[in-house]
Amino acid sequence: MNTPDDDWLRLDQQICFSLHAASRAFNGVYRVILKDLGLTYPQYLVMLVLWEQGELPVKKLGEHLRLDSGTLSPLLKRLEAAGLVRRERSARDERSVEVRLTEEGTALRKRALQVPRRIAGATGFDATEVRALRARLDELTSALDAAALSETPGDGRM
Amino acid sequence: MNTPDDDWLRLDQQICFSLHAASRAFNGVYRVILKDLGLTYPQYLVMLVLWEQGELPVKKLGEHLRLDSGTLSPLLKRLEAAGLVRRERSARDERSVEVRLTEEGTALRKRALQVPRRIAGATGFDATEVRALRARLDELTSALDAAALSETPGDGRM
DNA sequence: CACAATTAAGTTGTGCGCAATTGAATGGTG
DNA sequence: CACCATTCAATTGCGCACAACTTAATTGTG
Repeated sequence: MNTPDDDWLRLDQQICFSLHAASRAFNGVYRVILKDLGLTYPQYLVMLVLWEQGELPVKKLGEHLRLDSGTLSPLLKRLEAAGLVRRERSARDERSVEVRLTEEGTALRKRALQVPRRIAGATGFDATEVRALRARLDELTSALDAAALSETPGDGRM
Repeated sequence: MNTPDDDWLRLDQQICFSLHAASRAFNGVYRVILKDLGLTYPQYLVMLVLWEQGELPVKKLGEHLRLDSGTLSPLLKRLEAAGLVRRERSARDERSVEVRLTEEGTALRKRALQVPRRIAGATGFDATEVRALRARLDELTSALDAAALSETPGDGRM
């Protein structure tokens, strides 16, 4: 006998809590820091993509962020209401909606430049450690995504 | 010049995404696996605490999970509706509500014993790696929590 | 004992995340 | 060309997270 079920349950409990807590702690720090910019954490993620990529359709945005329209549509509406973003249906393909920054949205980037340093400061990790953690997390995500498919109950991907 | 603002922003973008994605990927796998038990991920966390601790007041539960009554009250109501839990006001202190497992809630633990192994399988990590990751995450959470206090805008904890 | 401060749950409102559905536009096929 | 499948965005419904507020019980202090 090694690692009986009960121990696994206890370990799972620990990793569950740790992950959940870390995720929320991170979210909390971002929330505090982003309040200055009037952004939520997911809105910040969207803005990061837009600052990087410029204009792009909701679909592409969703692929970058792994979010679907159910999450993005209302979020983008709020960013539009805040005057940071405009949405307009593509002329070439009327199904698609192009998202692009307004002047104001573009300008916000300057103020956002201070965010990463404050976050890094909050973690107490340096750039190398951040990179290492990121690698570890990406590894985890790939494994989990791959597993999610095979775990899907009645669905071996038909 | 070392690591200018723009690079930090790009790095932050990466760690942001990684963390957010990992958290959601984990959540997704748990969702699939827990569907068999009729539990959501946060509900599973609550049940883990109850299986471990037995009966305890909402307050204590919140401390274990770092959740407040705004989250727990409706969640516990749903667990009660599902017949897994009972809530009754403490006789000694009428402000407090004791949460305890029903027969059914206790019995569910047996079926939950398979969950951790399936999760572990999905991550592809072994017990040692899980422990290491957990340690890393806890480290991060402490740092973030500590930082959150000093980062709180107008509030140096008065 | 009376009364203010504190504490515990619950409630309300906002935003995210995801599943499922809807509606409109596009693309492929006979 | 007509029809069906696919694709994209939006919407609906549910649950979680958190802030702010409410209500009720308890504690502490004069």
